Amino acid sequence: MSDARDYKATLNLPKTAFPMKANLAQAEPATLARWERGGIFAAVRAARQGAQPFVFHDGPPYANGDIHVGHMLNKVLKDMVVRSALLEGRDCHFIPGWDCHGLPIEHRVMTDLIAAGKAAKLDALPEDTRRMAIRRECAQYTEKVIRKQSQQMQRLLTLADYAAPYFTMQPSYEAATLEVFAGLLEQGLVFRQLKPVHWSIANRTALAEAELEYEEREDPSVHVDFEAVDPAAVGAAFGVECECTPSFMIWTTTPWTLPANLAIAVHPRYRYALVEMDGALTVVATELLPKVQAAVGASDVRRIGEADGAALLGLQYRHPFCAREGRIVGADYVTLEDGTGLVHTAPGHGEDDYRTGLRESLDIYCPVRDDGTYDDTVPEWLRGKSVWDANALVIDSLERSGHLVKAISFRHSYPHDWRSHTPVIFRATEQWFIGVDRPARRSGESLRKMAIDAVETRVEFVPAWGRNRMRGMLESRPDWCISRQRAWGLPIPAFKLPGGAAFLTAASVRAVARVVAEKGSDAWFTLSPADLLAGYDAAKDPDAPAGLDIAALQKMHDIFDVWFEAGSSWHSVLRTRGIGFPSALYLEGSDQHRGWFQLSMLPALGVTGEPPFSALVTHGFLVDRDGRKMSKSLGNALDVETLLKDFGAEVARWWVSSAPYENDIRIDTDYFRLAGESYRKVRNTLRFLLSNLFDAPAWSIDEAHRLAAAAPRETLDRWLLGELAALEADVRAAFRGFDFRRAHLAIFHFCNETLSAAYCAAVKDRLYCDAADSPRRRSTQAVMRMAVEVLCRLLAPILPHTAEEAWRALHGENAPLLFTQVHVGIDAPRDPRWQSVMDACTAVSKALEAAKQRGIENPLDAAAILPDPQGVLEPFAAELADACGVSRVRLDRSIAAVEIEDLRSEPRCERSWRRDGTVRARTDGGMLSDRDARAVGV
RNA sequence: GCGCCAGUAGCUCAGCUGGCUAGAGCACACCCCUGAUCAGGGUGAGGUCGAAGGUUCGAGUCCUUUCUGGCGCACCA
Repeated sequence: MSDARDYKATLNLPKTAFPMKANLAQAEPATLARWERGGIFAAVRAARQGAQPFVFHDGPPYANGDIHVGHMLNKVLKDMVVRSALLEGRDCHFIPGWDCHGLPIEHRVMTDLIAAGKAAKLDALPEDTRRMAIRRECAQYTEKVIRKQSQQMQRLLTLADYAAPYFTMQPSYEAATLEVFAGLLEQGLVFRQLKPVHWSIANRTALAEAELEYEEREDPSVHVDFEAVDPAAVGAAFGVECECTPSFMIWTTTPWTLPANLAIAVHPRYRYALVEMDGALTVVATELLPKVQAAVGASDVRRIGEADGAALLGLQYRHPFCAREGRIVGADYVTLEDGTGLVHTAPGHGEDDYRTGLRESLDIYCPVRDDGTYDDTVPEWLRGKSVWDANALVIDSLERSGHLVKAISFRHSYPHDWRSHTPVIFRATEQWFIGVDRPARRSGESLRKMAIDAVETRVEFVPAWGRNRMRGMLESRPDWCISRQRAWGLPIPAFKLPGGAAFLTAASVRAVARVVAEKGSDAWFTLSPADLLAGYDAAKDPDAPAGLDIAALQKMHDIFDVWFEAGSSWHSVLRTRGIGFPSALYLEGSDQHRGWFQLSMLPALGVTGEPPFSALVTHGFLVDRDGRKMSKSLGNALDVETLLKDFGAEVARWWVSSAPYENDIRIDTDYFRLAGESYRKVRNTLRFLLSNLFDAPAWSIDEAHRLAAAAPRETLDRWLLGELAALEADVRAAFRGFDFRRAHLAIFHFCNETLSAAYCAAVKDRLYCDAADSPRRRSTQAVMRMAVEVLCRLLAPILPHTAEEAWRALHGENAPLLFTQVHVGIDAPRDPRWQSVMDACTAVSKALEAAKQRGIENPLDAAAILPDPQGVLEPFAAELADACGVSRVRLDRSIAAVEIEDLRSEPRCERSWRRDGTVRARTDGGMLSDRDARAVGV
């Protein structure tokens, strides 16, 4: 009967099974298992049967190694797209894919084979058998990696058709890729041409960049004078008279490529000087003159004239030892770092030279055979000689003919074959290309033009600068070399005719595609040309060569660039599986502007005339906290598995959603700790809502909505409903615009400020102290119920596990899957008058802070007197004390600032701890306010 | 070297077409609550807006240069 009377038992205190601690590392796998048991993807799709499809296509990651944080970022962003589309009621059949072929896997497998001592045995096998053996190893390895990566991606709680993914090595996929190729052939966009590649003389094969090792090597470095054909023309270019024949001086470290010299490149914007150097008239870049003078040891140098590189274009020179003339061409890759500013150009022996050669219509001339010796087109004294022996011979010849200015020995790093450790050369070989400037038969437009048009008018870019970037890349991109000389890939189904020419037509490719669809691309290695072309009828093929004899054909051995396979996925997956075309968007790292985006667009435009996507969303790269790129060697790479173990996928996803993905993103375990904190805040807010619904009636969502909306406009409940509606609209719009960060911030702000700091704090008193079934308390519960319903859905794309956990806490273990639901769609206007109430609350907080000086430390020991000159607050009078957290509030039209009244001398309700002025002794002996007395029935 | 992007409080970021003392959140400090409690609330202190020029009545916001970092491309003849 004393003041120690315990009213706690009479309060409606919150109860919930939704735990405060998420324990994500353990709870997530359980959720995954439950999803798997319930066949979540099939269930969700069934719920969306007949709904408007949302076509979204996964770019295939390369099937090598474990997933890294970059995969995590990409896959989680995609998952937020998939899940938010589902919540909008769209049917999204998202198929995860993997890029399976290619050198890194072959390289990896070969390394293992060599380590296992099997390489020599392999080399002894016949060609097709050897390739098949390698391919079998590669396929096994790739399958293993895919299984592992698939698990890792699912562990990120991503939702996709993991039961039926696509692999670029699936027979159906391979066949569809060949169909795309056939389509391009039909459009006249495929051709075969010489192109320089890294060539291993020891292994007589082309090598890719990854197969090169750079080693130190000593090479001769020579300065050579090339005599001008027309001294007068040179003189004119420099505005002087030439008394003797001027030369153009070049510098090279590969004298053996000089027999293939067809041009000299200058930079049109650089200045070039005509100089008299130790008696000889020669041209070098003005800026390099001192360097050249030092390099060749010239003692007497006199400048005769000067001109722009542009003025030299078209001038001709005599090759020093081959019977032909070359000309000066322009090239912007010419630098003033070393050399003479005039670059020896051999289109058959260098990438740049090659491109210049194409532009200038030069021969892609390569007099070097696959064994590294010269053919018969070179001067007699070089024929049959190895290029390495040729260096000395060439220098000797130049010396004797007086063209050599200076020869020295030069140490530099030079590419070597990673297997034989012998130096490689650049050598032009025949390759297959997709031409970007050839007219497509359909429209007469080139791929380049179609692509630039598409980028400019038909594709949305997020962020917008991607458009410029991609346009720039398209404007300058060369023809696409699609052939590779490897084993692990999709064969280019070309045959060699007896005369040596290639046989490859749309119809022949389709015939092979039918075989591949059934037997996979291994068929190319195991079947004869006749079997491969069993379904081919030359009589019906307008492109068939005359007198084709299938029995005389030989298979060729190039495989496709893996980008061609990945770049065909819009057909191999979207069209072949009936998902829809084009995709609403592709979402990848910004490096894919040159990669998958561009290399998907070119085949799609070629075959269909349409770009394969309507929008491109790109994200930046993850860098460490100092902005440096992640790399194993720097030791700053974060490990996905460790992150998941320490923080859980949900915290990782919460962090991803907060990242400004359009730029590079700094990542660090500290940021995950931070994300964990804010995740906890959201979780606890949800928990508070759920825990106060423990005794709420089992309203349907519509009933709860009606009840909440029925409260007077001046109640906190209506305020919250308006905020909730605004949040829902804002977050949904953010998801639609792929602005996950905005969604994240809006949700967090709502949980942290609107709910936790404002609403929950304000309504605690009525929830706990009002009679359990009082209309005021039920109204609040109805609003809270709506808040949980809405928040579960808004959070679901970001935090699928937590959202569903809350959803199940609300609806029970047998609740339908959250992802079969759609957004609630609350329609409640925001009442601008609330702003004044919120401002008043802030003012009260500040005034209370000051009142602590007077000893008023607990807000419930205070009354607030609020200035209300316009009477704006008047209608809200009944809610102000709760909103401000004080015992009571009085309005005064005549004061200018908030005043705090000390209530410590007034009696305090033993149940609600408030001093609201109605507190007095009751029949049970306790000191209670009117409301509390009624609630306990005394 | 070329193209694109970014550089705002200790950290992560807002600041639209230039205009009131540059805003959040987290972290930090101090305080309240102890009936959301391995929770909750309040108040506060933090910034030469990468640097240097320039345009303008006025620039974080426009222009130029420069530094740092990222992506892509090229180069190593």
